[in-house]
Amino acid sequence: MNCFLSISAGKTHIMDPKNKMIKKRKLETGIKVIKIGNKTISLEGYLTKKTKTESNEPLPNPVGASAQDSQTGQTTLSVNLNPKEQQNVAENSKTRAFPGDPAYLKTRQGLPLWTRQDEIRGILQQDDVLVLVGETGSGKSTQVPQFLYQEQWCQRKKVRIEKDGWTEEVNVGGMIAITQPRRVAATTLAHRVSREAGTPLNGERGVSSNRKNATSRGLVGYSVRFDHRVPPGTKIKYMTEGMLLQELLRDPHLRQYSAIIVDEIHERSVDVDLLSGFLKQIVTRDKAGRAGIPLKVVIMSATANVESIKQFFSGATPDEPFDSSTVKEDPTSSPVRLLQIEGRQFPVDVVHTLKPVPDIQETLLKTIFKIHTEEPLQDKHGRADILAFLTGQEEIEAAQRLIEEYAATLAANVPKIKVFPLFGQLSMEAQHEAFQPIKGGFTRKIVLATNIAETSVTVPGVRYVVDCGKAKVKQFRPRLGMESLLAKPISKSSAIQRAGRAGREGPGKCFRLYTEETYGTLEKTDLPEILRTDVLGAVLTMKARGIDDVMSFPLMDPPDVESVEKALLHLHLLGAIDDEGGITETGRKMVRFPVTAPYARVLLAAADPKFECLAEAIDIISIITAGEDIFLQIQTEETKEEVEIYRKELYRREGDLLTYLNTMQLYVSENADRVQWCKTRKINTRNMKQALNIRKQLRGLCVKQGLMEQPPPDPQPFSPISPERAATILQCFLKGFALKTAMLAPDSSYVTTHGKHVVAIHPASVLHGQKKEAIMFLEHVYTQKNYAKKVSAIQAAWITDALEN
DNA sequence: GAGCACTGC
Repeated sequence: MNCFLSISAGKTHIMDPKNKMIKKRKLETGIKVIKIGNKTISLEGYLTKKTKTESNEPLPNPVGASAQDSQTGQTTLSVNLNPKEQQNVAENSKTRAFPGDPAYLKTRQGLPLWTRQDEIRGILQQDDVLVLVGETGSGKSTQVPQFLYQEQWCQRKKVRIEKDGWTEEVNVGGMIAITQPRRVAATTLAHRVSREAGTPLNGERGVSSNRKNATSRGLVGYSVRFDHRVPPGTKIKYMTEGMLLQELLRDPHLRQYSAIIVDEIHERSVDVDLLSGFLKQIVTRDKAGRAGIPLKVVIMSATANVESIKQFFSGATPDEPFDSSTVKEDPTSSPVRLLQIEGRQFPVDVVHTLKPVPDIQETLLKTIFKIHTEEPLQDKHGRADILAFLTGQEEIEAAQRLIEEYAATLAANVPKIKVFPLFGQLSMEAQHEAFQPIKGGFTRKIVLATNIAETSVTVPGVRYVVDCGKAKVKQFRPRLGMESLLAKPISKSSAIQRAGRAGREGPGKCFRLYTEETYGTLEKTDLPEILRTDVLGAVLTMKARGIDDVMSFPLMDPPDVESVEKALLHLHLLGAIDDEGGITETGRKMVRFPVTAPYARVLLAAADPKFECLAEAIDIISIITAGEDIFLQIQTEETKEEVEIYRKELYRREGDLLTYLNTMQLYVSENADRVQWCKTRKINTRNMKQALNIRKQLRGLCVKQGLMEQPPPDPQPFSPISPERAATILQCFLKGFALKTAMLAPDSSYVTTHGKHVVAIHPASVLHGQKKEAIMFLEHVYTQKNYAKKVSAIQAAWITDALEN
């Protein structure tokens, strides 16, 4: 089939020979129908609010009465036990008391939270939801679960639940989950608490926790991707937010748990927002599935700005979707209690500039040297190093050069300076250097960091913070189907957080490179991620967990209707939802993969006999989802030439995807020294290892779902992919990315088939500077320009093929 | 010729 690009009157359309336009017709107001190619999709089923009341209103939950389960549609019978029975089950599963390690007791008793434990217990004995504000250092993440696990309501109870005419005996409760936004936080907190409690944390590594070689009982466990340690008898389980969201897929009522503690909610990840919605549903109306046994929810935030969160959990339900101004109190729900705990921060003096700063770099330099020459190198609290928050790598490297140049001119009696850059793309070793105490005694450490130092890592020894007032933020533009990455002013909350980094070890100072007036104009909080990213994944997550009417799912900050519509259309195009908006079998298979929807679609297509390239698709997707680009940038021209000799062997003329595949296949065929292999090619070892983990996980999932045979173990001899096979693989990827394509225009620019934007191939792509008939790109980001990333050369005809099924 | 930060049975 031939395609051609017609450009007329400033408009470009791809046409197929039958002259059918491959273009989404604009949604006409009033008519809830959308056309893609020759397909007409009714939006009626999922864009309009359901008239059925059960999905919107709280369920009455009388004892022993059957009720329609709003999430699963199953009819359940809640069985409430009489007091005697209740006592029996409690006796059966009585928790063994862990005395706690006395070595840690004194430290624990010194925490601001220690004296409030009875209050916390008292509140949760009465009510189900507690919002706890505790600043950094209050000890909330480690102490709250230890205060609660021996509570009566935290015992596991054996109950009978009637489902589809069957009486099922199930256990409800017994564990407390504490969610964390990051894996490291979950694992380190679990280790810390297990030490405090004096119980081992040596449950099994791996997915299953009930294999034969079960180890000794323990109180504390954790569960993050690729790493699960849940000893038998675990009562306190630290886990990532995504992990609990996964568990919700299997168990919509979270029956394993007596309580969920949501930590660091102020970071407002998409996962925590979704989780909050599900928790609200369970708390306010979904107790039938738990046989009436309540789920306690503790929401923990480091910032005081929790009024909206409190209101959200108080059972207030929006009258109309997306209109939070018309909330009304739900009289059936229990009240939400609020508790504020003071932190253990030292005071931080905040200094603003008197006038707006025209040149950030110059003012940064001046400020740093003013601190360096006027403030002591150390005091009784310890070192007094400087942490500066900048927007990105480029800015950091420029500042480093300036500071080092100027430092060389300093007099001999002034302390020396050592600058450490700190950003995500740095190698592990380079990041680690920024955390080490300085070696020379007469030297001050200056760390130049991105936002990474605001939440993800803590730099020790910092007493001075310099804050440029900006951060790079990724924002998705649903109308353009692309995202942008630009430096934007930070929020007040973020500015306070940055300043706080100066007061961890002693009284500190924060120098803001903006005026107090500018500070006043900053937004109170950052825009939550769900309002900044493509909600495709969020919508699929909801659909897979039984939410038919995604518009009225409770969210603290609902995305606008247009974003949700776009996501629904996109899901429909991927085959994840049907014309009525219901999740399809394909959609259900897709959510089982720990990758975004388009990649999941590619995996399913790859398993199709038509393509049969699942092993290859997994290799590519593993590398892409492992993190940033595996190819590290090369600093000097000299090393670049050297490295390029080795990299040449990896590059494929078909583009980045085949280059990734080639790299993975050569990497796993390498038998001698994989670390050295990466080093000579300047490949990010950490990401390659992560890619191998993901590859193993995806292969395992695919084998389990019968999509592929058990692949042979590594290392396998390398044999390059044939051009024909390469074409098949790329056509398979088009099943997930048909809309992310562009055609070469007569003026040598690339014009997207969807949206008609001019895109440039990103310099990091192996196809940069090349002209191909058509390209597919997996990412589309506006920074300096409209960039297409992860680019492959394709034939235009493949695009229509992919759209036609 | 360019790269905020996280995450997933």
